[in-house]
Amino acid sequence: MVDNISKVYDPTEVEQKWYKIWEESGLFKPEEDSAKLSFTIVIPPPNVTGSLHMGHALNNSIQDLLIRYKRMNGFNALWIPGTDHAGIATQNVVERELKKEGKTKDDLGREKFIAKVWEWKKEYGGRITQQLRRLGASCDWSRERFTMDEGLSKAVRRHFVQLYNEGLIYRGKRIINWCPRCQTALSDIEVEHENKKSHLWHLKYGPLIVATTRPETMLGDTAVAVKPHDERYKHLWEKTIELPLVGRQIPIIKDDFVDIAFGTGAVKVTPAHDPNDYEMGQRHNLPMINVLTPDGKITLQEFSAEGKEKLKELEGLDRFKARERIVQRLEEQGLLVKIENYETSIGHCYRCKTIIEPYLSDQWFVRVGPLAEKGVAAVEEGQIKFVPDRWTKVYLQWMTNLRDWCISRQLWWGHQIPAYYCKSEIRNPKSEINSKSEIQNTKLCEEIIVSETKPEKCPKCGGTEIVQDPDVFDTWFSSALWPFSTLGWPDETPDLKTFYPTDVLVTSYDIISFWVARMIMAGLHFMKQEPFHTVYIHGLVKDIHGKKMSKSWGNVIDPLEVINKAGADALRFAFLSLIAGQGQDVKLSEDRITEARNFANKIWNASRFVLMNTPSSFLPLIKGENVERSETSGGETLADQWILARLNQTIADVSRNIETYEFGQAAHQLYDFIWGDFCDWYIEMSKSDLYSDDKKRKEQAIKVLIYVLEKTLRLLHPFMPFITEEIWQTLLSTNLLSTDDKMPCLPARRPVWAGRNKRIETINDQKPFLMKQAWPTVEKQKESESLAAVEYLKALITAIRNIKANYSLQTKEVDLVLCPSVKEKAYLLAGQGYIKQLAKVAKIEIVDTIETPKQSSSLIVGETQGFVPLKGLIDVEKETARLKKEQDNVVGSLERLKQLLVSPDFLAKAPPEAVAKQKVAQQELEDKLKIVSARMKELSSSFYLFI
RNA sequence: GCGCGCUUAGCUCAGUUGGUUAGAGCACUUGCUUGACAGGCAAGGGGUCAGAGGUUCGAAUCCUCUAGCGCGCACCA
Repeated sequence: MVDNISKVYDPTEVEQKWYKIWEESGLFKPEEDSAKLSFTIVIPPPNVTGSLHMGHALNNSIQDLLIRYKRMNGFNALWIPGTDHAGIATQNVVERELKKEGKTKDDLGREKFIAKVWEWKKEYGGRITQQLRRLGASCDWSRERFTMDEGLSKAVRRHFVQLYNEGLIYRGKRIINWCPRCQTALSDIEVEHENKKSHLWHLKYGPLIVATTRPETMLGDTAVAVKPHDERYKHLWEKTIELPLVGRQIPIIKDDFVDIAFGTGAVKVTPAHDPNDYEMGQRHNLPMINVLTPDGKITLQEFSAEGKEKLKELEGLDRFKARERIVQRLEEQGLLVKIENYETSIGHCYRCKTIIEPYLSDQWFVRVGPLAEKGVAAVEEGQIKFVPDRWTKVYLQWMTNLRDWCISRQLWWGHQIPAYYCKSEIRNPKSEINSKSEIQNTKLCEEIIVSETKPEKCPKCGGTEIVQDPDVFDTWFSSALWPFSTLGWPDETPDLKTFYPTDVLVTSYDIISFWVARMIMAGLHFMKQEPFHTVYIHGLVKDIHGKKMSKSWGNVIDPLEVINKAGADALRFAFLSLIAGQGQDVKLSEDRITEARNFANKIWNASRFVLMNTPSSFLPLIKGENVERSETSGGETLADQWILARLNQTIADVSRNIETYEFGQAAHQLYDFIWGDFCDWYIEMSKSDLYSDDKKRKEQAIKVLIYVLEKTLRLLHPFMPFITEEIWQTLLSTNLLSTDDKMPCLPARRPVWAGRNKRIETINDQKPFLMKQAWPTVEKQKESESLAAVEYLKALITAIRNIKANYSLQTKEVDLVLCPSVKEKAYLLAGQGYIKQLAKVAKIEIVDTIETPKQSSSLIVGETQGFVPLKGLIDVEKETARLKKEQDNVVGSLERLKQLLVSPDFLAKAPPEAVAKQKVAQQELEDKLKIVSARMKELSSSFYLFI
């Protein structure tokens, strides 16, 4: 008998204890050379700079659920963890650190700065992986990867070089998204557009008026465009006008881009500072004049001396200051016609929220078209499925509208681009032809060499003055390789053979385009095989009102705090039971976590009940793997049969729902089974056996309790790994479990672990763990009438309790007279003990004909009429009200049914089963109505008032 | 502008292919120191399923429209 278990479950020590044992016992590692099917997940690598937030907690709870489920189902399961170097984010963090010391990265220089980042990474980068351990994530840490590892760097270089050789990468001068704060280019999707109130300034440009949202860029205007057939401007076609303030002559061009109806129908064209203008510039061969520095200030370096002089007060002004000043100057000159309120979409840097500047610069691009085609096909043909399905459309929409991907970043932290420029001097070939020329006889070779390793000499000129491109890759350019670079690619490793393609990718919808799409493209291109067959998309974690969690709102819940207070199991279960919806955002609240914590406590106490009621002499009854129903059969009570049948259903339901990614459903089914069936009913029912003197019945009850508990722990393990392992090990160590031949049993009472800081001395696969046990299978379904019988008994018990509550008799014993149907009589004979016990009934009289006892309260359950004699207590008004309510209900339903059943349409068109069903229902209701009416009649007579 | 999602009890959400009287948790009311659990037990109250129209014998469920909320995508200066 175990009686020293705490009444309240305390997760803190338990969780850390088991995680340590699992990890040290190597349980997270897949088997080597396994004949089993593999099941692989790669973690969406969190940023090294990050610490665990609720989004990670949700994401990893789901992955761990899947991986533990598959592991228990006999798969060779591998979950690869790792972190992402997160170029901009990490560089920002370290720069901020430097700033505290009053330094900038330029003070250090590239090499020292990078060393500093590595240092920082070593010190803080492991934080999030420690936190994932607290969550219970069963990933194989021996295979942990970092996107800047040598192996992964090699993969990135291969990625780039191969694409370049295939003509899918090019370098060019384009308008890109430039963040003046981060001072780097960004890809299109790294720009967040936001509608903002602004103005449309109408400016007088000589004889016409242009409308613009960006007056400050006018310094770089090189044309004004009008619609080709816009007659309003016919007189200006082919003319030039003078650019205000600057004095430059610029042409009027005709371009289809212009919308006649918008503004004045005349657009100022600034090819160096606007993507549309850039394209117009290309079409019309316009000069491009850059008027901004990389940090967003006005520069006049491309202006003539005269221009510089004229505009010198603007030089070095911030772009927004410059806007004010330029508008002011135009106004002074009477060139500001009007200012119109206007809402416009403005791009912001996704990292630092600074307003993006369209900027002209040399960058590397991936020609994504051919890659995207494959990615579209793989999804359209069903090799890759999105769950829920609606994300398919989002993915396809994005994939079919792709522009080339700018992959170079002007950062120091990241994979430096393996492109090299030859800076050797060579003879200028032109000078040989025009030997008279005075121009220099030599120039720089400028050959571009793309190579995984630094070339020793230039293949073109043989020179050795070779410098590497200073830029680094977009972080996502390396993340795209994650499903195979983590397995060793480009080397052909055994892991790559065994575990690629991976199976499921679990992530949130906000990075479908950043990451998922690119992994698909890279996987298909390099591995010739899709990187995963299923993409499970979950929502974002929001607060209870659906608001984003953010520090400034003050509504952030810290997962670590929750884990410390309520346990990782509670947090996990809260999430997993919340995601019933189809990829909707998850609204997390303290209440929800408390609920899950209470659930853990409930399980704890149910287990405690089992342990406390098991005599210490009790020998192993359950063999871990091969438990047959026969183990418990022979002498099963009705309740036993019922809970075993319900367990069977639960095994089927939970398994099915996990397989179909309905995790919330699965969680709810477990919750309802454990709390609603096992605790509320079965445990209570078993008490009459447990407390009886009949040794056999006692033993039988314990067997079933342990059996059901043990199976339930397995089912619950992927959801709540810690508490289930703890209880399971307790069962094992108290000798209540034995395992089958493959799982040698530990000697009784031997402590499973040796102490908090002591390494456990036996680390081997032989030691049984719940996390390595087999997932329960559905036993061949016996047609069990116990389900109907117990449902009936439960309803009866509830009805009796209801009467008792009505008369405040809950604590008192009452008598009961029942008149059941034949079938129900059998149920009653089998279950009357439960009624006595659970409804506190002293005496039950089962009669064949109705004879209403005087002064009694009545009930109707199924076809059974029942009476609780309440001599001297009956309150006629109360009784009448009770019956009236019942009558109203019955009459209401009956009316509806009657109407339905006289409808010729229904009778003719509805399937016969449906009609039959309704007819039965009608009969039942009519019977019930008769009974209720009879009772009411009795009540209204003075029958009850006399003895 | 295009696309997607949501709208069910006071709150947060379930409700699988249409089929009796629409469910759960929290909150609420009432009663319980019942030998696992007060982080508990028992009994209750509470909803014209956003609105309108349609399909159907039958609609919370399928279709159309409307409204409100949220989110993506989009180079109209």
